[in-house]
Amino acid sequence: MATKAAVPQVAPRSAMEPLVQESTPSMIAGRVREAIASGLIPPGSQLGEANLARELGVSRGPLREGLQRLTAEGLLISIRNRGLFVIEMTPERVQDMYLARQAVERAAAERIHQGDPVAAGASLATVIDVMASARDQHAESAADVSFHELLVSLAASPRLSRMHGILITETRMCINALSDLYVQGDRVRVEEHRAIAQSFSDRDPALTDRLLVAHMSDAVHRLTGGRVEQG
Amino acid sequence: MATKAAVPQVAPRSAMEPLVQESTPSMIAGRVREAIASGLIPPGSQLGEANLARELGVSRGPLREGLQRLTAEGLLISIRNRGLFVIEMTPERVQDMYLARQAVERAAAERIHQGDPVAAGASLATVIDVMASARDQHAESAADVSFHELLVSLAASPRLSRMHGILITETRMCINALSDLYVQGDRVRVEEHRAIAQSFSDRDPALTDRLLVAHMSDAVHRLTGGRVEQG
DNA sequence: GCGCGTGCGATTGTCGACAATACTATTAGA
DNA sequence: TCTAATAGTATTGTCGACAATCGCACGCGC
Repeated sequence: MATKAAVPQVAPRSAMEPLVQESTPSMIAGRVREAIASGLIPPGSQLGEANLARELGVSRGPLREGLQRLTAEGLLISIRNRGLFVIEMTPERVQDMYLARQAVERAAAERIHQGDPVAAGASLATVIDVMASARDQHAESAADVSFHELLVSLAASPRLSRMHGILITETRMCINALSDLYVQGDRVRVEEHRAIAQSFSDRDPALTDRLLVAHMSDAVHRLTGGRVEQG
Repeated sequence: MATKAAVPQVAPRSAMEPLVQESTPSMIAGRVREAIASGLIPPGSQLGEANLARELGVSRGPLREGLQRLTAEGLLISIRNRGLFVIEMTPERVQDMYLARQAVERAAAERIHQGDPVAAGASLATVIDVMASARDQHAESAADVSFHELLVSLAASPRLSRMHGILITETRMCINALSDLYVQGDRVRVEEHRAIAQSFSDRDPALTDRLLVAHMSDAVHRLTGGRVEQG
């Protein structure tokens, strides 16, 4: 009978797709990473294993595995028989972090220019619109982060994306911890990003590079209050 | 008796200093990482937890924690309920790896030029002498790796060094796996490195940058056999 | 002969308990 | 009163065992 053929044998694609359950340590790492990035767990604080395990509803085994991952990312430091601590953001660390971000994002930008910079510029412009319409500083910072994440992802390089993700986590933590210093009174930040996006649309690699360097330099000076001179 | 006073109460400084024992998962990660980099554990192979734990004389708990660290580095991939596998080096991966290495090393080189490039050039020249006097290909590759590790460490950037260390591990693994393709008949490789070191001594940042890009491009073409065109 | 369901073996995932270490508060002595 | 040794407590480090899941081979039915 033809009636049976009318009954779908499988559920719609959208309902079946996301059944790829990631490992528990990975989920734990994601949760704790987010808690650190958002400032819920402040820098310098110790992570008690028993507390966290109870809070997340898992045993200490998987928890420790997830935390080891964050240690490998440099987000936590391990002191033997003492425990794990969230790193603190000194001016030197901020400077180094932005040096690394600059390395990654400049490489990503160069690669984008080798591909389809016009399409990339259009994508980035969308994020900038979100940034421009942000009502509070929190939303603006979120859009800022999104811009740079999209920038690197457009380079389609797994390694650059992975390295950048780690750095972005540190950046977010830093912004939350030093939010007083990150105040950007007017809309200068939006215009800086718009210029970067435009340089992609204009197919001007050298300009993109210069703008990125200046943008990073600005951020460092803003966050460190100019207390660190280059070594 | 005065003889007792002659006995030193404390050991010499050099013997007491390095008592900072690193955590067990960290040591495990180092061992396994080295085994993978040296080719002792070939790409694509599965890491049986029970075997490894017995081999290293530890329990599965710390072992799994150490392996999570390597997973975070991207050296292992985890498939739930299946186990951990060493990544395989496809041409795309090699290309991406060198893209990331290029990003890190170019940034390190730029930073060196902002500091003391002449001293850096001298340090690098020392490594090149070792490379030039290498008898077999293995020693030459080791010196090659040392050159690039020193290059990045001279930038004195913790994050660049950490990211580069991960990439160098992959590079070593790749060279061991594809050693047939990495044959460098004559002494071209030595001269390439010598030119890079010289560009530091000559305080020529632009030349360093160009040489590094060319050097990386050469390596990619050598390892992939020119099978991958840029995307 | 071919496809499918089922049982088996092996490996991973998780948990609780024990041991070791470091920090803290208390108390005795100078 | 201050120093120093000590007992106590809390936390981390490690281990062994149990449960869950997956791949594979055997056997049955069509």
